[in-house]
Amino acid sequence: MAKRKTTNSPTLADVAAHAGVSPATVSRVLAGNYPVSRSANQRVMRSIRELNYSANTHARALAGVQSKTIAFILADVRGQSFADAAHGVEQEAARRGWLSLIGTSQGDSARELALVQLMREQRAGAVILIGGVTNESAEYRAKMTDLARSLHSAGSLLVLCGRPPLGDDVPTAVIEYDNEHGAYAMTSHLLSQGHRRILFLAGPERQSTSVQRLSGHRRALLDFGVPDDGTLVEHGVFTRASGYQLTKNRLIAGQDFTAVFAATDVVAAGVYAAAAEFGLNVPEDLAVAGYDDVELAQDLRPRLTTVHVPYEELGRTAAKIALDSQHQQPGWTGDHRLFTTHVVVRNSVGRL
Amino acid sequence: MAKRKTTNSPTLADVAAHAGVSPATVSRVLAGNYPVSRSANQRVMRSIRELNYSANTHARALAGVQSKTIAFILADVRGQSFADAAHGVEQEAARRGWLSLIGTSQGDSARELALVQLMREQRAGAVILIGGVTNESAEYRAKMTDLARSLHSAGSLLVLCGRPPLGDDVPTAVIEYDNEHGAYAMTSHLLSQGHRRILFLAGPERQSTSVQRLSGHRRALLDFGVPDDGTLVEHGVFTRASGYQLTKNRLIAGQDFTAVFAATDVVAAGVYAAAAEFGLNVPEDLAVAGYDDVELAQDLRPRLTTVHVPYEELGRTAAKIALDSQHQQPGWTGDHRLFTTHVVVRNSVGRL
DNA sequence: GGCAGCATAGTTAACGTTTTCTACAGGAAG
DNA sequence: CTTCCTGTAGAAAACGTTAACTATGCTGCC
Repeated sequence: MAKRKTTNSPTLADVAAHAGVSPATVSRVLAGNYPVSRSANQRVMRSIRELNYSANTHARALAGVQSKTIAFILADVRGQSFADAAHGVEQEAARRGWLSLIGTSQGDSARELALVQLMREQRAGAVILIGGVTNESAEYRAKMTDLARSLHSAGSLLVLCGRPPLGDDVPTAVIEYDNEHGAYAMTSHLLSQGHRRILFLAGPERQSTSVQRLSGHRRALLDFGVPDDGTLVEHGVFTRASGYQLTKNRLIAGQDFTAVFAATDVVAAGVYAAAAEFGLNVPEDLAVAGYDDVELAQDLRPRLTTVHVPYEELGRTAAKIALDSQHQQPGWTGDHRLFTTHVVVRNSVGRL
Repeated sequence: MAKRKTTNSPTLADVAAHAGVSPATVSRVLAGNYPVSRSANQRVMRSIRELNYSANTHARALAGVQSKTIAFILADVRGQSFADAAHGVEQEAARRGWLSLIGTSQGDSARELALVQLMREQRAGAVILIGGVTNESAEYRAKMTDLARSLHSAGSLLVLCGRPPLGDDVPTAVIEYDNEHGAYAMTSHLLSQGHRRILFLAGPERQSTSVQRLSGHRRALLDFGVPDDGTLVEHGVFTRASGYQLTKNRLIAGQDFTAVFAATDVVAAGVYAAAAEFGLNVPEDLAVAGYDDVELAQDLRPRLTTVHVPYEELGRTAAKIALDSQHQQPGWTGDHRLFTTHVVVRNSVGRL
């Protein structure tokens, strides 16, 4: 009885039979890690072509080989910044003949864990996590730590990108971009232009990126001796709609501020929309600053003053580190990079 | 001898030993498709929790079960439109407790085939391909047809989204959005506003989406009796930079046109940039129209007149069709949906 | 000429599940 | 008191690879 035989694709055994050799020989031809005679090699190759054979990943993985696949996990593909980073990963992976897969967590940590888990099981060569983490719990950290260890012991690597490290003894690579300093620099810029009442549109309250940017903003206020009672901070999400709504609310309330520092360029786009609705001109009536420097920043009118983050390079570097096998070596202790950010002055902030 | 034991995660056998039952019983508890005594069930569940066990996907797949994973393959994550579609897929998948994975082909058909192949081997529950196809060769079609059949016979499904069907006898679902009519409508709009010399910025010459949009444009010209010698068509890629450069070249050449119809909103953003550089005001000096209606269209100034395509819904629908199991039934002949598009009039096109 | 060593090839045991098939109780029915 | 279910459990055979062992001719050397 043929059992169920859901797929009818030829197996390695089929190829072996067709070529008149043993399965082992076929495997060897494929792997190329063992001497095979010229004639056998040719016959096998011909059979493979004729049968249109392709190896079963699962069987391979089960037998212990790593797949040449790298995974990239982010919250939402719709964000330009992380999409750029994803592209960087993809580039570097392709350059080395690897495939890359993207998974999205929608900001849900359970989903994120499930994805990392899935990738570990798929025997991905590396897993890159990008973006801040929300509401990090002890349980989450523990599970992620386990996964990092498990990944590492399987010859793979977990790379954390733009998020807090898990701990010194956890085998991960960490790549950060400077949220705190970037925000500090931008707020300093706004202050230097004479602005004193700056509305800060943060992201979710307990999201690490948001927390860091807010903290940089506050430190600048403190250093410049500008009072900061927290009433000019608003928490939302990293979308255009959120920026629009938050600004509108404040405007309706008749709140007094001369500048808005949006935690993200897309949020800034929302600010522009709200300002336009109230007949306010940027930058004369209202200064607006963003963060990320995505393509959109150049399409907004006036062009948006923002903080540049090299997302694509970030992604490329993450992939490079992940794919370089130095971390396989016994004495490897972890890798840590910090990408710097800088203010890009355009036309959305005027001198007061 | 313990062989290599690369990963130290607990196996089903470990759980069985811990719970004092046979592996089969553990499997049954997990699958829930066979009667298991109350006590055994409880012990197994407890062991699973205590050992933090999770099943190995590969072994599962090898034993013939499908994974609850859906794959979405596109050319480039950086494009807003397809990112929106990806989000739609993700939403629908998540709603049903499935995970979704995104792969990018970078417009390379070999890479695309490799991804579909990979997903087939991973036993994905469905594979959705979105976006036009470039330079479609007979060999490509043959291979994709094979993959579609193979996917289908494994109880999975290939969904083609916004690309030409493979043929009536190939078991795929096809979802299209109307490129030809959308472009026809937009060009009609431009013509009705008095424009006669319209520069059309197409995508790659042999890319299906580009071809369809161009064809709609041309049909409108024909219907309105406007001469069309092909000199007002320019081929590029779907990026801002391409739109910028192409427009700039024409402007430098002193070409005579009153409107630009960009095959994509981001391309239109590039047109805006070039126009600004030459001191041309949109829409007074130059009318600009786009296609896709992504968020950017509302952030450009003046706001961009464009053709709306319901990308997110497209993605959601694709996932729905893919995950609905009706196509498993014997008499299933294929599914075909067509999403309509419509012109969204904003402020970038003036009456001549 | 016997024998170590080498170049190939084949055998077979993993890898971690699922799923038959078989087995064995205990209770109902005759 | 048999006999036959019925509810549960275990043994074992897949699934398609890889890699560690064996096995077998040869070649070349003492």
